[in-house]
Amino acid sequence: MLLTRLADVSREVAATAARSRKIALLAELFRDAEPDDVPIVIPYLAGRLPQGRLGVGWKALGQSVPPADGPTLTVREVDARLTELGEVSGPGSQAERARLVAALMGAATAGEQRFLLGLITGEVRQGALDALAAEGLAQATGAPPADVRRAVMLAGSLQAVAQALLAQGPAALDRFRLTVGRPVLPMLAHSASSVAEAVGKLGACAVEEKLDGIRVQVHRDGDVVRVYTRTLDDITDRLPEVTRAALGLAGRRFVLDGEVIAFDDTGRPRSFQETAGRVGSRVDVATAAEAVPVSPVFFDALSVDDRDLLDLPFAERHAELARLVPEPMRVRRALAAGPDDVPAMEGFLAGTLARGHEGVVVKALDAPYSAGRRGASWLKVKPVHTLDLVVLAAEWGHGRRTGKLSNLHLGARTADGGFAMLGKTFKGMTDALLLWQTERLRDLAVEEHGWGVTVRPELVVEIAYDGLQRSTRYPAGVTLRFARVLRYREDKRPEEADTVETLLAAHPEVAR
DNA sequence: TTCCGACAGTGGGGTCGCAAT
DNA sequence: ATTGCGACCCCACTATCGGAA
Repeated sequence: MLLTRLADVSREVAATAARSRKIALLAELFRDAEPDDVPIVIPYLAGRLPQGRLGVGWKALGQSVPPADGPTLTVREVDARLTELGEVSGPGSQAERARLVAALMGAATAGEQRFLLGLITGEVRQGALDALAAEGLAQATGAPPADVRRAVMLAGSLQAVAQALLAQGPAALDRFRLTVGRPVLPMLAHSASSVAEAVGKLGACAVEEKLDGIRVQVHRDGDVVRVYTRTLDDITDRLPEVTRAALGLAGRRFVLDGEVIAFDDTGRPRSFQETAGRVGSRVDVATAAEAVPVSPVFFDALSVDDRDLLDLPFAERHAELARLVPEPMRVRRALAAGPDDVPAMEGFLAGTLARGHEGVVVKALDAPYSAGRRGASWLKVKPVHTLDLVVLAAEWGHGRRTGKLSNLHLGARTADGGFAMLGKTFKGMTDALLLWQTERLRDLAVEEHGWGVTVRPELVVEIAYDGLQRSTRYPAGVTLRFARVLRYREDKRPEEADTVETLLAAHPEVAR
């Protein structure tokens, strides 16, 4: 199959808003793909590369190359060239990669170049990714969409399911079962603004400590343990403590879901930055493990002794977990029967925060494990802080925000009467607000840059954030975590904005 | 008819490790 | 030694479509 066909379909998919039409377009193309094209065409039209990481980004794609006159590239040839590209390493590799990219781009037409650029940078912007590709695959093969989705969750990848489905038909889906040693997409949580709201929605539920660490899925098959991240990367070698812990448990075959986190000598959780740095260290693991030991803490069991627990209610899965995993290696929890228990659950949340954790996750006791979905049966509740900050600058947006000032630079007042930048945010704005702030900030602009404008520090904006963290990038030595806009405060003057001093006083554990 | 779940898009900060300067 | 970049951890929020209620 020619690449130009994919580029055309991708453009057509991008041009339609109707999901049903996007799915139909994808299905039509999948049907036309030759068997050898399938493992490439499917991920390409899901907006991804089958190679995953390539080591090539915006910079390597930098200079534009004159496009070819006519389409000659086949999908398989492109894939072969990109595989070669991904395998280049060692000194001089950057120049070599740039040369290979230029050669590939030179063989592509203008339309193909745009498509390739989107694929490599992960910004296809066609309004269809894995989920719609899975729907298209179902339509192309006549398999029930729900069965395809489930197979994708269990396989952890669309490609494997696509290949089996297109080669053997819908019957192949039965082969995708929960298997020890093969990771499944983890269940995710929605947000709720309070414990009362969460308990009100879910009824009988468990309220569990939310640890600020790295999500892990731990598989043990006899003496073999494997540890996977949320995106199913294998990080076993970086976490010897987790392997030891899993081997110390009574069961010999199981799949557990949990979090890995570093505690200090007093048993309080270390900052997310410290845990993430440890888990990210892969060269000298022994030294890193000595400096920052981590502990696994589990909250769910997906499989025990070859019994697939995914469809069981959470209450039953947790009973299995409790049989297998002793108390300190399980997440702390409290049970609520209904709204009458809200005060007790609020007390549990307060205790959790006092112990230094992020918040709680409220989980319906009767819900199955919805692998890969942000099921409504898990609701996280975290305290939200707010600040009144001053807009110092704004950056031009991309994609659907092109032409609008989008990303705000936020400043707090300093002792000398100036402002210290604390970070940026682009979150929380409606389209109307985006339009308004673009006008307003243009009026306040004192300098135009390629990336945006700096403005007179006059506009006060109320910002919500999850916490403060240390920073080497910003002048106050701290930055906001997950900052988002709540509303503009035109009733406030910049002299009334919050100061760095009060911010630090509100987070003594970070300011220390 | 209205409501709401699922998706895609738009980016944020940090850390590690590699290659280039 | 330092800097720039890519990959991958954590993530919030809005707009939209289309099925459920």
